[in-house]
Amino acid sequence: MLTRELCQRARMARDPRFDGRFFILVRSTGIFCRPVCKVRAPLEKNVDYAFSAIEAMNKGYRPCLRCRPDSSPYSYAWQGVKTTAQRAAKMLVEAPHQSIDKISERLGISARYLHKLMLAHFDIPPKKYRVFHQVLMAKRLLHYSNMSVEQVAHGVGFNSARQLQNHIKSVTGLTPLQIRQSKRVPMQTPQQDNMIIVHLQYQGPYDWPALRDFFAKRLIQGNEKISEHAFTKTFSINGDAVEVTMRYMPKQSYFELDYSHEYVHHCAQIISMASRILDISANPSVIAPALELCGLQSAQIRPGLRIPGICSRFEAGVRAILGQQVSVTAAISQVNKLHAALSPSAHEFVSPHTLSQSDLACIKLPETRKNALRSFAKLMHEDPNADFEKWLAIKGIGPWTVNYVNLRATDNPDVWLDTDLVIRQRLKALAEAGQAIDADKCAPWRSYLTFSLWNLEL
DNA sequence: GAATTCCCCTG
DNA sequence: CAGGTGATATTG
Repeated sequence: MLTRELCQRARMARDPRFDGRFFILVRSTGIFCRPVCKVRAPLEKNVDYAFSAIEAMNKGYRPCLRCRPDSSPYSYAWQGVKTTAQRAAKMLVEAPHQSIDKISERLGISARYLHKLMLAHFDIPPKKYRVFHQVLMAKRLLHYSNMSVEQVAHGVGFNSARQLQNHIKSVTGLTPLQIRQSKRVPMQTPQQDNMIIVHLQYQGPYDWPALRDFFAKRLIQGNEKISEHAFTKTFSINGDAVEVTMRYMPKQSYFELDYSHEYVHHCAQIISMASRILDISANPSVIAPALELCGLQSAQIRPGLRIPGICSRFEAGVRAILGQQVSVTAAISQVNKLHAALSPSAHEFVSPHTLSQSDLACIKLPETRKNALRSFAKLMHEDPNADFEKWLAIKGIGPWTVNYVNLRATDNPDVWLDTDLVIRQRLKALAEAGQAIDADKCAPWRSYLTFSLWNLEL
């Protein structure tokens, strides 16, 4: 229960835990704010409290332009400047071939401000931040891939092997070859058939059978292949169709990735996409205790549980929309029909543009949902990185769909699908059996709680 | 670092 | 409502 006193203290402290739970109505100005708003705190005698933005607006207040209490909790606007800096950092790492000017343009801010933001939040200018990551990635590739030094240099976004030499030497004091010689895991496989091989190490245990079966049940024929120890998928990266195989190597505790050498320049993207699909960076030794803390019994926790990822938000959105209100089997059969009819090459997943133009005669679906699918594809075509607020503006895309995509296609480990029907049933059944679950206690790992509950057999 | 924008207070 | 203050985000 949020009492007035609690609200007052929360807003004075700008406590982020209360963000979204109530709003501050400032009577003297007719403006309403979030508890975290950075503006000078109004006097208590001038404020009222409301518990939703709708309520506030209905009372005649207009949203503050600083904290944007009207925007949805998913949007960048809601999350403020900190996420701009985080997005910038992410883009600098993931698009190493793109100029820094271009990055600031994509963020909608000036190059100068980007520089300032990076200094403020990471204490390092963008250029330096990027080079640092390029060196780390290069080091990793030297250790864990069979790429030549030349390939590594171009792969991480340097224009020449010489550049790699300079930067790597200034950071580590070693030359690329010295780094390669000190590699911990010997690479038995030399480059053959022009395939690049990269090892992705994970921290065990790893429940590969669960992941494999999950993917097998939702396979897109042609785009994906599954075998006992491997998952193969064709990624769409900047117009290229890159077939990547991820092979489970339990003895060595890594996945072995392979893909054609002609896509060296995509290696950062490929590694990041595969890492997401495999949820490679999950740390079970931290997650399992968190799950126990919130009330799960150890028998209900699968050791090595991972979130089966989807490497593109577009694909995740398509799967989610076609999955609304139908069974998994029905949903995937629709996805497959769509893929068979509209895929450009049988391997590559449909492009947003093609989908937005299609009459969708290939699938049986209510007209309203077809419209939703097309509008969504149009949005992804025009603005691939559109934030979730824009998704929600589409008729037919609601909080469930967005949350589901957030769970499977972003690296947010804290997506709690408390509105999901199955989750509610599970919670109810557990409660009746005398087992209470306090989801907040396993933050920031609530994605794993969501999956654990889905997996529960009752 | 100045200028601008924004919000809140007081009279 | 006007005028004044303090603070933040952003630009050039």
